[in-house]
Amino acid sequence: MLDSPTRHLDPPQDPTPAMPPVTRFAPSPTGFLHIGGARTALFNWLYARHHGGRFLLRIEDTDRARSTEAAIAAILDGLAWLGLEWDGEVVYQFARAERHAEVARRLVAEGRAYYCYATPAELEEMRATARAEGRPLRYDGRWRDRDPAEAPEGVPPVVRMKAPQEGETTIADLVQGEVTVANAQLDDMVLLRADGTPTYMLSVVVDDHDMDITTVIRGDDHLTNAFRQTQLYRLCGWEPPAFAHIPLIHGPDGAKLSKRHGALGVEAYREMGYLPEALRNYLLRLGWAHGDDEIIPTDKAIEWFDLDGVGRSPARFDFDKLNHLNGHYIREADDARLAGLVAGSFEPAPSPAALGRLTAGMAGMKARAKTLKELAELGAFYVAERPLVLNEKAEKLLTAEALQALAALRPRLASLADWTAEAIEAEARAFAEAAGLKLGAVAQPLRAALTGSNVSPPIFEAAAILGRDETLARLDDRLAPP
RNA sequence: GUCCCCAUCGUCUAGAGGCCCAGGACAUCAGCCUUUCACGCUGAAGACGCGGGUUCGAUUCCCGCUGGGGACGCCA
Repeated sequence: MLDSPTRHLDPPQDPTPAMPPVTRFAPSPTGFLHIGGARTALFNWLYARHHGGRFLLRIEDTDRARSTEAAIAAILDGLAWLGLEWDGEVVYQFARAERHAEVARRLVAEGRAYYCYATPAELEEMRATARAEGRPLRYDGRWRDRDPAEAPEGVPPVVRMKAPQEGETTIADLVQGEVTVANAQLDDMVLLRADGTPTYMLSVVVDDHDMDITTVIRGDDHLTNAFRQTQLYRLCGWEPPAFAHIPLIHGPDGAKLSKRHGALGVEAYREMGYLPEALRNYLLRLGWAHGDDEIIPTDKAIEWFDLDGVGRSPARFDFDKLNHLNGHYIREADDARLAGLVAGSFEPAPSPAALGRLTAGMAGMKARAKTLKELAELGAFYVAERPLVLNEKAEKLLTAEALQALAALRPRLASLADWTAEAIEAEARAFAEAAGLKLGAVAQPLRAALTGSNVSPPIFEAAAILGRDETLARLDDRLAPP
């Protein structure tokens, strides 16, 4: 199976592991949960659920200056909304800083790490000359073997790991295959900052080890980090986890979607009126496929998901497809649930009666909306108080002839025996035929009068749901304007 | 600059040497359905980046080129 090294490799661990996998999602709380992070979380969650393992959540808040409570809340809310529940307690990385520092100190004691007194200015100069000479931009290891006695006075040192300087480091990535880099490309990364706090590189390794993470599924942008981390695992005497670096999501312009480049938080998608199940389905299909299947509900996703289905090329985010999927899931969603979701967008909140009309009308509205926002606009006439404000197109529909027709139709509706969509339609058809009109010549004006718009759910159904009194009153508003 | 990754319709993808003059989905266009708009259905147009190999045979394997992306922090 390993005869084709560029193809996906078998997992380093047993394909049917006795030990179920442990994955984690490890966002840094420096902003909202953006769409790329959401997909990473989804893949980790699906992988764990598929294999009967555990999915853990760790907040990487070691950057004290940029981490915020609000961001933590946004991440937790976003995951909850998406339905990606994690197992166990949330781990806060900063709380484990002492443990991380202890590992670094142990490494120094063992001679596997060292104190480095190079100043930021020196490092900047190193990078500048390296760039000028066409060499990799890396720390030159000037304190690696230097006698600590030479340490300058009053300069607080950082701790750097002693990375191997020769040979190469290879990771067997579950998505990318086997990837190798020359150790000369890498440098002695900082483990502990001058103030004694651990860096991300140290913290992830220690935490992933301590949390027994078996499979690290994360964005492609971490691929090069994996080499350094692998070296650190070895220095610590630990076995690295399996890695799976999934391709990033790009914006329409093909560049990495980031917080400052077009990426939106999941709450933005919620506000735009997307259903979590639709977003999940969409995100899943970005970079992962199961034959020709497009509509993949979550239970199927759990059943089918595995890392061998993940592609290696980045995907662009496409709202058109998301909209289509969202429309599909709206059509499938429960009417009362939809009415409840849509109710929130009305100000003031709809009355119980209005909510009832929304729910009753949902069947006719569902197929006409791609988002909950559109659904709300479509259903606004069920909630609106008389007299309705007509839009321009509706206004135009109500010509003198049209009003004449409505005036003639009114008494027939008033005396209708059954107030059902079928009965109303039959009456309208009979009336149109008798008056020598096309059905549209009656239905469109009626639509304008009852909904205030030229576009709506089936108008006879709408009239039925509105009720006879409301229907006649809305008609009268047009027939006899005050 | 150095290293790494990627490369099938506009977009998301199927495809693991012959089943492919390349399949599905979104978007587009045309038609049907129809009280509007949708939904749905039918159909159309639309892609293997280029050049070398390997092979009886390459979208599929190898190399180069080109193009795109990512990483090179005492951020995560």
